[in-house]
Amino acid sequence: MAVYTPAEAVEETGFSLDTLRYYERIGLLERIGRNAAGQRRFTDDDIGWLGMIRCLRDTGMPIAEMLRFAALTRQGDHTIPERIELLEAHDRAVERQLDDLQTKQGAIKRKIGYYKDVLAMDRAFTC
Amino acid sequence: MAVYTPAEAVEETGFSLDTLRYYERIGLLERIGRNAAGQRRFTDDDIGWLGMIRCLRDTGMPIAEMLRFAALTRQGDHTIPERIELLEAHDRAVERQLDDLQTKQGAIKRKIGYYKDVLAMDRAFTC
DNA sequence: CTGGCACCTGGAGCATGCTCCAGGTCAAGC
DNA sequence: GCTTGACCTGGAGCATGCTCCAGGTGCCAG
Repeated sequence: MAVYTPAEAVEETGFSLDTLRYYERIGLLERIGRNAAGQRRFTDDDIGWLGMIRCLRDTGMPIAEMLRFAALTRQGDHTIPERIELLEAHDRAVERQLDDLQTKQGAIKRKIGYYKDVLAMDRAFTC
Repeated sequence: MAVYTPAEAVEETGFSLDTLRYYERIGLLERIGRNAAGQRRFTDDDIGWLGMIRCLRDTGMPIAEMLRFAALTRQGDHTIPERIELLEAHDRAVERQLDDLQTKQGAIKRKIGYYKDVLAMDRAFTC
């Protein structure tokens, strides 16, 4: 099992060191192990958990809900049904997000098309 | 051409009245017309522009960039090429957002699948 | 031995995007 | 005439999610 220095964890996860410390402070990460000098040493498990956090964060889950997920995870396997529920609810939210984004992207593309038409008209009249 | 009271504009656009006033304050909306009593009266054009704003906002465009778009729009038709550029750049950003969201949704679905497998294993051993 | 660098902690500060409030105006219904 | 309700303004406050800072420790290269 590999261990990662703070700099390596930053590299692996894409979170800034300040963000990692912040996540630990608020309890989104369990207290990270330390070496003799008190410096953090991240494990593969930590890095894996941070991967999950990144997924949830980047799909728009608020920190408060990630904290709930973290709490469930710490409470052991009997919370797996609740975790499934939480993730399925989030998955549905992501689905709505995708639909909404696509609809609105369509509108933006139409607007671009409209502007291009205006330009084409312009050329038709001035040439 | 219809006019809309503040309450009707809220209804039409889905923005709160405070948000509409805020958008006007920062110049995202041009100064909205007033009646004799100084109350706002929104036009169809205002409502249309707010629809555009909602599209851009909900697809993640920061206010600073919407302000740039608003400024271009106010400067007249000769800025249409720039507006196309801005919207096309944004469209590409939305595309990346969609891709990223889909990838991460996949990871979440796999995690849900994993949890369900754990539950199934559990049942297999305890029954 | 001495920098210099990566790291530590607790706490303050900040960027974004609203949201709320106090104090006031106007018009309409009872 | 009086209340009620929608609206006004300028300005303060807030929720989220980091980000930065001061002051200090420990380790390694030269």
